[in-house]
Amino acid sequence: MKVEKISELTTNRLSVYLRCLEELASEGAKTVSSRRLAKRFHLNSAQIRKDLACFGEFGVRGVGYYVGDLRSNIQRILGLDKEHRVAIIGAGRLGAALADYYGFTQTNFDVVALFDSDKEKIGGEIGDIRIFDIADFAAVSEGKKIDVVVIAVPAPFAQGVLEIVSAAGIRAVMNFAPIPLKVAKEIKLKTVDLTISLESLSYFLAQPGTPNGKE
Amino acid sequence: MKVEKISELTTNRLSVYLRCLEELASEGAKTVSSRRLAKRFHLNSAQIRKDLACFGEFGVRGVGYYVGDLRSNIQRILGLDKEHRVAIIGAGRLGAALADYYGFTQTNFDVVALFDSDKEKIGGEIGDIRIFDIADFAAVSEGKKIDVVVIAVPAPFAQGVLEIVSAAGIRAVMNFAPIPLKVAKEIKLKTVDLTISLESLSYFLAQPGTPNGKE
DNA sequence: ATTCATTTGCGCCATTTTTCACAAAAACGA
DNA sequence: TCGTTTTTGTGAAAAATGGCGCAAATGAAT
Repeated sequence: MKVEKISELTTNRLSVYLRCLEELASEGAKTVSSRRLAKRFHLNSAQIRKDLACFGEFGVRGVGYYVGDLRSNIQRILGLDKEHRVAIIGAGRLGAALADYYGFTQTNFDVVALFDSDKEKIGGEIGDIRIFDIADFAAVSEGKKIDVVVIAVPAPFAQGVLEIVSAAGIRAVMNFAPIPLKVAKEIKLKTVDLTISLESLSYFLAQPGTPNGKE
Repeated sequence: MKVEKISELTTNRLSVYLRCLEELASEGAKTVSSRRLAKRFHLNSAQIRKDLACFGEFGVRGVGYYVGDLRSNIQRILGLDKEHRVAIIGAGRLGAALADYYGFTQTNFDVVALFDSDKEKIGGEIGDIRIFDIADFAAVSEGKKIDVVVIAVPAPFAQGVLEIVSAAGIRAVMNFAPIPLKVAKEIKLKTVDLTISLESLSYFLAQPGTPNGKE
């Protein structure tokens, strides 16, 4: 087991492994080998073993990994054994779509509040999630014990929102605004930039000779 | 100028450069150096020069890059000088949110059709975009000259949708279903997996000692 | 008990990506 | 014209990531 710093590529793959293990568990599988896991996606089995070895020796030689055991280990490593309380800033269509997005509702992420600056929206509800005034973020955040924030506001407002939430002590932020944000390094910012993804598709159409990158 | 194969990391950065150049152009800047561009994000200036050098010699030594010139070159490289016609499969909340997402409306991507399998929704409209029956995809796709498809359906249906659209000759697909899809290599598939991003935030909260990966 | 078939963990090498460092080119002032 | 400053383009070094191959551990079969 290595104690060096873990690459984000590794933790991203852990998420993928976890989903696969949940599927295997529901199929009733007791053990699984790295080779079989590797075939599910298009990965190398050594990669999987190396990723897992970063955190301990979970496997048994000659056998493979115990599905339930590995699953709960990865859950613990990823911090998914604890509930996360999510606030979404921006109660527009994107915010509304995210509020009942499968990924939030089916997992340990619980969307407990929406925020907006539009007086028309404040006080309303989407699904059964209340919309608060962004000006009250710090107080509501503390009361509702929010630990993850999703920014779903137009690009020009994103930096301001980020400053409000980081001032309130939030340390994990997912940003959908297609703009590079400046952030203190104690805060983990993950930007999902759909524009980049789209333009990458456009590049592929324009330059069909280029070999397909691995996803 | 190198003619080797271009990494996806490079093309992703081109998107970022392009946005920055558009901002600079609207500020009236005539030229920009790689060093100044690098400061805008947290990048190394050599990286920027090398990315650009993949496609030609756009800069002038001692001066930098001409903003307007570089901008139109990157647009052309990314295929953004031509309009793209997008179909969104899945007229749920996510599909609806994407239909009027800034990235689509403000750029050369035009959402021209939605598809669903729910008879209740088919025939309706979101914004002013018509919802068609997914069973008619091939015909509608040809008529409307669709070249990019966005999959916004629940995970269990995603593989089936992918097969329908690829059979209809679509070559660029963006997928929001959190599931690994199998696809022929002539097709460019870009999966945006929000679950992975969320879980990566959770990992950061659980393991605060880990240094912050660069976004 | 011994052999055989598996499969992990890991050292080591290959490939990819990033960064450094500097010669060559351009602009400008004296 | 010539030196000074700036900034590109790129070869080479460094860092990060991925993949190979094998010793060691395990379980099953004989």
